[in-house]
Amino acid sequence: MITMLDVAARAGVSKATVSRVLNGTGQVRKTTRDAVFNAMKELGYRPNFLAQSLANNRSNSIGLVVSNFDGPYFGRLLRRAATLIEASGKHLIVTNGYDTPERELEAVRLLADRRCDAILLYTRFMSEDTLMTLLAELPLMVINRYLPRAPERCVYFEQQQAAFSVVDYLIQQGHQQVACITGPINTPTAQARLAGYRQALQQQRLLVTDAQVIAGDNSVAGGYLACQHLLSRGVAFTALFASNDDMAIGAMQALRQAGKQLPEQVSVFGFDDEPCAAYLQPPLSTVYLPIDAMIEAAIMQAFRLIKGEVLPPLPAFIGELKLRSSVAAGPYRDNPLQSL
Amino acid sequence: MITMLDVAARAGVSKATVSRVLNGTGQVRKTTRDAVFNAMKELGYRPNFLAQSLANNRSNSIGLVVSNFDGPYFGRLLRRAATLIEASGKHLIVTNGYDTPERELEAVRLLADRRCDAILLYTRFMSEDTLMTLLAELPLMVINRYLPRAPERCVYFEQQQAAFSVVDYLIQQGHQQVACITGPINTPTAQARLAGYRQALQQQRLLVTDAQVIAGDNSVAGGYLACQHLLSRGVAFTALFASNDDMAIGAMQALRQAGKQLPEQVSVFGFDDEPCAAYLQPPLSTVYLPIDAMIEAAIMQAFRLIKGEVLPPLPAFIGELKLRSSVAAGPYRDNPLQSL
DNA sequence: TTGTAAGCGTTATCAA
DNA sequence: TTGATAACGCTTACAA
Repeated sequence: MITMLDVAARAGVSKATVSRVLNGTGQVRKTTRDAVFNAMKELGYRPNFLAQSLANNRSNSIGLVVSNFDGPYFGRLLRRAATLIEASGKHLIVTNGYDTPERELEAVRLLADRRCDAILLYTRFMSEDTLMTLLAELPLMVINRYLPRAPERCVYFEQQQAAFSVVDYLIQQGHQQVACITGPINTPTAQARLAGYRQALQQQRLLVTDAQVIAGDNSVAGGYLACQHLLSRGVAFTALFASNDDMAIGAMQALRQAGKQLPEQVSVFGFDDEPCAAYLQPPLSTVYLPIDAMIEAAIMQAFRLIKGEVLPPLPAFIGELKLRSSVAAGPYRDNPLQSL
Repeated sequence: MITMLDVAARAGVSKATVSRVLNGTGQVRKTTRDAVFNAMKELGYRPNFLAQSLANNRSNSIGLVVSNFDGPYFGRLLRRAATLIEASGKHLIVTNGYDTPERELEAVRLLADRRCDAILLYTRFMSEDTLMTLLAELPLMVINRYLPRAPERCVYFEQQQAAFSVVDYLIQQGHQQVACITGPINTPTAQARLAGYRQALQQQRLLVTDAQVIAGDNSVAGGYLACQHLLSRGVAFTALFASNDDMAIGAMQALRQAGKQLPEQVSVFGFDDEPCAAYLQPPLSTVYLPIDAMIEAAIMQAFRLIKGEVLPPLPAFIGELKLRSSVAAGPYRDNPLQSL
């Protein structure tokens, strides 16, 4: 391995000078700088990243923890994060938090151990207390969670609000019997979406029975099975709100197989606006989440954190309803309850 | 920061002993070992990962380069890789190769600089020569490419063979006019799938006109547009082979909008077996690729590479046709050309 | 403008 | 069984 010492010898200077040239620090005469660059090139020198990081106690990289590389939109999130971070001259390294609070914590430690300049943590399961502790000791931004005690350190979507809007819209369209397939109920996202569903119905004094709600696992197959269960329970519904598009896709197939006309007999609403949603038959109404904007805000805030700047408050990120033909007018179309 | 020296002082030993305890190397009297462990716990000591890696010249982690976090199956690939690697006691770190050969190379260097024990490289654009050079100097496994000069260092799917099987199957079902929407034609995957399509038609002496083939971009929207173009060209086809499921989904919508009955008037075949494929209307015939098996083989081979073991030849990974009702019998159903 | 030398926090060799 | 001490390859005062 070619070290700085080799370069120094070749260029006839000391290590210190090579270091200065490498980092552009201090004053170096042009001729010696050229000599050093030449020596580097001739020897094919590559700085030892670990030694640099050890000496600096920084690694010029941003760490990102994701939840088991699944979830509806982590692809978009990773792509966007990578581009933004690379453009800033830093490197992105990604690691897995799997699906338990312990392993999420391990993942954060892994990145902290590598002296990431900042860490972006998409967390599902970590407790608020643990998060607050981490925030106090690490340059960390939390994604997908709202921490009332540290609002400037987290970005998240107004999931409940969006789900509320969905169901309220269905009610306006004349639906009063709205079923719901939730995501895994131990995740904050699924809970918030379910809460929005409940809120909308309760606000109109419509009954929410347990039979109308069933838990899915966010997968297409899970949505299919959940919908079959729902149907076999014999609960009547003219509209179905699925907590994500994948489950909506599975549910639509189950409905078709049960002989339901879509959307005439059952309207369906999804969540996440997956790329295929608009191309399904019928095109699926859903909620678009501004992932790019959210992750961008998180990264910008992380950079401020690194620089020690004061942290401005973050905007709220709200979903946008994409209305497509999977929703038809319901039986109360001529006399719908009005939005409050 | 608590260092080894602090622990040593607290336990009344030297840092050499602390290091021995930490790594389980050498002989340490049980009482002193306990004392050291206690000191570590009391001080909340965490070893400095960078210092360890620098001293060891290894980092106990496996690096993975992916292509811009997209492509049909990188989610499954990442999830599986993470699980396997974590189970082996190592850590996975992921980085982005974006979509150019230069940046793929940079990504590899990034991981090599961090002294990853091994690197898994999913590459689309790097030249074979560059790959061979890298293989010679790094503990690297190549994913998604076949290198005749280093077959034991790469895992890949028999994409052409699978595409051939698809189109041959369509012919057996009585189709003779088969159109094709390809992926981005500069990627090896799209090329191989297109080659399989051509091969099947040519083997039956069926005409492959340029008009039957159109390039897509692997997206749903791209498949939709490509199919519209295909239709506007006025080429007749009774079956459509899309190079991936996403494009097939878009194409199906374009076909429906053009008034085609699916599958009666046009049969559609996709590729990748996305989770939703079986739940579309009509359920989409497609090709399942054993991603888990492939990445597992790559990782096992990487571990052998690390240990310096001899590398056994790797099995071929072949796709499996998932026949669903998006394919109907074609006009030559009573007298199809037979499979060769 | 450049060089010397002391860190950074480990590991590992060699004596004791 | 332990402890000094020299690496590992870099950065950065401090001197020159």
